[in-house]
Amino acid sequence: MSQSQKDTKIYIEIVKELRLMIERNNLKPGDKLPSERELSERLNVGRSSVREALRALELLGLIETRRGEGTYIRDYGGHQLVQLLSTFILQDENAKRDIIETKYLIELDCLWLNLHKTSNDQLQEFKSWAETASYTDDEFFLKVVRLTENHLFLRMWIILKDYYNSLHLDQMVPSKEEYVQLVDMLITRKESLVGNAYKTLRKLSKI
Amino acid sequence: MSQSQKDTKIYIEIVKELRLMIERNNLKPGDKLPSERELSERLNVGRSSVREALRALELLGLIETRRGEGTYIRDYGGHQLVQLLSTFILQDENAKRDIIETKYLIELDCLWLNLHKTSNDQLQEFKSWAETASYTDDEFFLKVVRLTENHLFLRMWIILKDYYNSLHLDQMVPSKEEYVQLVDMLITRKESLVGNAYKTLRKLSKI
DNA sequence: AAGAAACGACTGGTCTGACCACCGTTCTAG
DNA sequence: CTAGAACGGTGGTCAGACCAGTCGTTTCTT
Repeated sequence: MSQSQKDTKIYIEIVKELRLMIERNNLKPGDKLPSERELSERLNVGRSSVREALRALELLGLIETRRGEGTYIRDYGGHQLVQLLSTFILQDENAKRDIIETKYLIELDCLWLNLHKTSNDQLQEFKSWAETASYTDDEFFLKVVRLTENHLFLRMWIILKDYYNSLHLDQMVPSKEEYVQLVDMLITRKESLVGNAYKTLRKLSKI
Repeated sequence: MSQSQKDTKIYIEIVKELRLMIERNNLKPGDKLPSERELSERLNVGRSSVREALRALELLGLIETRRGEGTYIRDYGGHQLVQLLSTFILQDENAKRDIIETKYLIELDCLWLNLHKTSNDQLQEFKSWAETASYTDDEFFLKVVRLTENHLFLRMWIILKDYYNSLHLDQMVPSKEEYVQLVDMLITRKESLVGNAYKTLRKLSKI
């Protein structure tokens, strides 16, 4: 264990250590982590400290633990975390407003990115999907965000989406025409048109 | 402890129990939770299980722990949570581009929010500060983000800023005139002008 | 009597070792 | 050859020990 400052809790150090380990060994979702006992030995800490770190990461949804098998890296998605955080935190009205506001702006950002960076072919393909497939709002915008090829936005949006859904707002479901229209506007490459199409779809006046 | 299903981990049950406890007793940030030993006794579980639950909540930023004193409910801020999630998620090659791109867009979002929501008085005050005070780029935009009064953006931006700075990009330092100009454009309430002022300040062509 | 030092009770931090339940592999008895 | 027992590894949980801080009380000193 790296010279853990006296003022830093061991389990935090272990979390950092795990992160490094994942980075160094280039571990990906699905890969297995060393066992608790081995970690405890390699890092010269008690197994209970290792557990505290692992349990914390587990609650965050970053790892997954299977009794009798081991601990595995997980593809981060949000899961319980959001559930938990929302029940803990979302009482605050301001938090609610922030989430809605932020989600919308992030979606607009992603549309903007697509408008500038996504190829015509991809947009065309997206359009035919939007016209023919059946999808939810989340599925539609997941595609939008994915198209940006910006992982950060993807992660942020997924988390926001989960939060957002946990708010149980009853909202108008946009029509398929509106989705298609939005994609059409992307294809025109006109910022203002995309912005307007999004506002229409979200039934927003200003935002 | 409620009849913990065999398939549910104790520490998860404890987390739920704590949530209930907080709800029932209407505990607010700053309030103290029972000691680990007392919880362990009241819930009929081992102290280590209690610790696993508490450590997880601590990593989430929901509680705060002070040695020798006790465990307290915290004013939720995200902190380590977002920090940690980012460090786990950002270990990507494209992360660099994503960070830059995302930071800029978030900053634009915040400018946009200010342009629509911030009062003239506040903007005017901001302007005189921008004209007279001495500040770094981070300090300037921190004010911008703060003005939005959107905590989510604040958290995201702070994290992004830290990562951004760790990239050690050598960048042109904008002149004070450019900052003032940006604020001026906010005061005009014209989207396009703000956008252009930002692009100028960041020396961007398209994005 | 007032201030300082010592003490004790309590709280979190960490480690150790023990036992259980569960999984997968290997070895064995039929 | 195969069903099943045995074994070794892994997480899940607990109990108890000890350290290291905090705080309030007691006691000692001046």
